[in-house]
Amino acid sequence: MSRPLPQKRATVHDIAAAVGMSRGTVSRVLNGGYVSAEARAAIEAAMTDLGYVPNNAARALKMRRSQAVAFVAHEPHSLFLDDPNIGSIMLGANAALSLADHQMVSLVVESARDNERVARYLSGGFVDGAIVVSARTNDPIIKVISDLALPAAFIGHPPDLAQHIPFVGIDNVGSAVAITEHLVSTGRRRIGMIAAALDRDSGIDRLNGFRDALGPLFDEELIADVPHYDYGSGVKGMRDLLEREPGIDGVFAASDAIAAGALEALREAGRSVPGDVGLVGFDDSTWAVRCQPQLTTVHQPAKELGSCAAQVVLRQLSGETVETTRQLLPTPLVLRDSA
Amino acid sequence: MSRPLPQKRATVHDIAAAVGMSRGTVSRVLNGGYVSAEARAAIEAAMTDLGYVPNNAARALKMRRSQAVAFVAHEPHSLFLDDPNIGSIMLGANAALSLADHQMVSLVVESARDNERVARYLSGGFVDGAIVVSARTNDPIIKVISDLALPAAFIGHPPDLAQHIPFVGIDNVGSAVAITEHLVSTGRRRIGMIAAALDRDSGIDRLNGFRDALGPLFDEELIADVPHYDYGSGVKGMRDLLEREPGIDGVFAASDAIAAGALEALREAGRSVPGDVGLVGFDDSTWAVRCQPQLTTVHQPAKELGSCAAQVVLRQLSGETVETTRQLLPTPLVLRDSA
DNA sequence: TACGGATGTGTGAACGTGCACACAGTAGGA
DNA sequence: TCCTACTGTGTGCACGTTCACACATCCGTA
Repeated sequence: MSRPLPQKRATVHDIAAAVGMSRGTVSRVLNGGYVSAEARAAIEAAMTDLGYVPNNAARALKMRRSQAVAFVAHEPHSLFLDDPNIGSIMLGANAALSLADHQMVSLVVESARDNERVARYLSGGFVDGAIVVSARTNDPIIKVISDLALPAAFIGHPPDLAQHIPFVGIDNVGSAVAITEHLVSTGRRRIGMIAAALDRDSGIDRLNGFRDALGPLFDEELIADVPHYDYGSGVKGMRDLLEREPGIDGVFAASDAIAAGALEALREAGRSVPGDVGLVGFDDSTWAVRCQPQLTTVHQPAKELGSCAAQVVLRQLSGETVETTRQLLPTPLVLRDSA
Repeated sequence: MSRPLPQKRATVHDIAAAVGMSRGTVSRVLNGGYVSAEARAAIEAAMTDLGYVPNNAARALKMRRSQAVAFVAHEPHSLFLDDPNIGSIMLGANAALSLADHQMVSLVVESARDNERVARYLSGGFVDGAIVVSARTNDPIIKVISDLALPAAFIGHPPDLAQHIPFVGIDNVGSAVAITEHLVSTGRRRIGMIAAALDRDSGIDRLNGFRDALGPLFDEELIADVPHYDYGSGVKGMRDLLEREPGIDGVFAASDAIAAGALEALREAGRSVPGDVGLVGFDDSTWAVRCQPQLTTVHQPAKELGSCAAQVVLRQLSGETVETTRQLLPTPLVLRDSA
C-alpha cells in the first residue's frame, strides 16, 4: 500500500544554491521586487536549466489561495447526455476564470461517495471558491460551502437553505409565458404541454408559466408529464397528447430534445409542423437547428450563465461584497420555422 | 488587487490545545496509531465542535501526494457539443478513481492561455497524475508530463513524441474494416464513405480501414472529405456523394452524428434506408438510437476507456510498472436497422 | 561630512501537516 | 532484578513557499 515518493524536483533553494544567491532573491524574481538585471538573468537561466516549477501546494499553504475555482456538476450522467447546456456553461465559466488567471477544476458528483469526497475537497484549500450546478436541496456540499463561507455561486437551482449564497439563473416562468404567448399569437387554441422534470424547480416553473399565459385556454388534460428532458420522453409525451386530443394544434415542449421527439411522433401521426400543429421548445440547443423544421424556442444563455457565475465568484474573491444575490439572465425568444 | 485572507480555520494545533494534548496525538487519531479511547473520543468531539477540516494543501506539501488525478480535455467545444462520448469517458474515469478514493478534477483546454495554465497546474503538485483526452502532437502538456514523469494515460490520441506514456484507445482501423465488411456482406457494391477529421489519426485510421476492407471495390471518387464529426458535415457530405454517384448503395459515415446528417440528406433525395442505401455509423452514441431507422454502428466503449485509463494511472501511482503501454479495447458491431 | 532615500540582497519565521524519534509507564518472561 | 515488548504521548523537523525585516551599497543634496 505504501507508494513510492515522486521524483524529487527543483526548489527555490536549489536554484538559489546554483547561482550562489539566497532564496529570497529567487522569490523576488518570481513575485516582483528589487532584483538586479544580472541576478534576474542568472536565476532565470538556472530555472529553465533545472526545470524549476513552483510548488502549488506550498504556495497555497502559505498564501491561503490556490488560484483555482471548482465547478461542481451534479448528476452529470443525464446532464451530459441529454442537456447540451452543461458543456457550454462550463466553457463560459472557464473562459471567464481563465481571463482572471484562475484554473477551473470540474468535479463530478454522481454518487454519495462522490458527494462526500467533493465536500472534503472543497474544504481542503485546493480551491478558493466554487460554482455549483443544479444541486439538490439537502446537498452536503451546500452545507460545507455555507459553513466555511466559501465564495460560491449557484447555477440552475437556487440553494433554498442558504439564501445568502449568490445564484445565477434564468426566469423559467417568464420565459414559458413568453413562448406560450407566441403560440397563442399564431392563432393556436388547443395548446398542450409536454412537461418534464417536475421534481425540479425548472420543470415546475415552466409548467406554471405555461398555465399562467394560457389563462382560460388552459386545459389540465393537455399536460403530458414525462420524467426527463430527453428525446425519448418527447416521443412518448406527444403520442400521449395526440391520443387524448387529436385536435391539438399547439405544443410547448419543456426542452428542445423533447420537441425533437415530439416532432418524430407528429410525423408518425401524419401531422405537419407548423401546418397542423405549432411546436415550440426550450433551450436553443443544437437540437433546435437540427430538426426539420427548425425549432422556435427560448434561448438559454448557457455560456453567459457560466461566465456570470464565474464573475460572481471572482468578485467575492477580490473582497467585494456581492449585493445582488439572485440574478436572472435574459432569455430571448428565437423564432424559427416550427411555430 | 490585494485580497482579504480567507477566514481562519481550525488546525491540529487548535484542537490539541482545546483538549490539552499535543498535535501528535491529534495526528494519530486522523492517521492511525496508538491512541487511548478517552483521548480519541475527546479529540473527535473537539473536531466536530470546532469544525475541523484537514488542510489538503499542507498535507499535499508534506506527503507529496494530493489524492487527485487530472482529467484534461482538449477542445471541448466540439467534443461536448458533437461527441457525446467525452461525457461517458469522464464518468467512467471518475467512477474508477472514486473507488480508489481519488478525486478526479477535469481541466478544460480551449486556448493557448489555458494550455499553459493547465501545464503549470499539472506540474504544481495539486494532482498526482493525469488522464489526457485527444491531445495534439505538439502539445506543451505532453512535454510537461514527459519531463516531470507524471503518471499519466492518454485516450483517443497516442502521444507520438513520448512513446513511454501509456495509451488507451480503440482499433479504428480494425473497427472500420469490420463495419465495412458488414456493408459488403449485405450485398452493397457502390459503397462510399463520409470521412471526417482527416487531421486526426482517428479520422485517418477509419478511412484506411475502409479502403483496406473494400479492396477492388474501393473508389477514390466515393470519398467525401468533411472537417468535423458533426451532423452538418453529414448532410453536406451525403449531398456531395449523391451528386457524384447517384447509384450509390452503401455509405460508411465516420460518426453517428454524420450518419444522422446523411440520413437527412438521403431523405431529401428520396432515397430509403436501408432499402436503397445501406448506412452505417461509428460510436454507438445516443444518435444511433434516435435516428429513424436506428443505426447499425461500431460500439465505442466510452465508459470503459475512461475507467481503463484511470486504472492505468492508479497502477502507476501504486508503484507498479505499467507494462502494456498501448492498450486497445474491443469495439463490437451493433446491428440495427440502417444496414 | 553626514544623512536620507532608493536599490539590492540575505535571514528567520510561518503556513498546517505527518513522521521519526524520544520518552514514560506497564506487563511478562528469563 | 533486568531486559524486552507493547502501549500511549510529546517534541522537533521537514515539506517549499512568501513575507517582514535587517542589512548593505550607492547616489544626490544639504
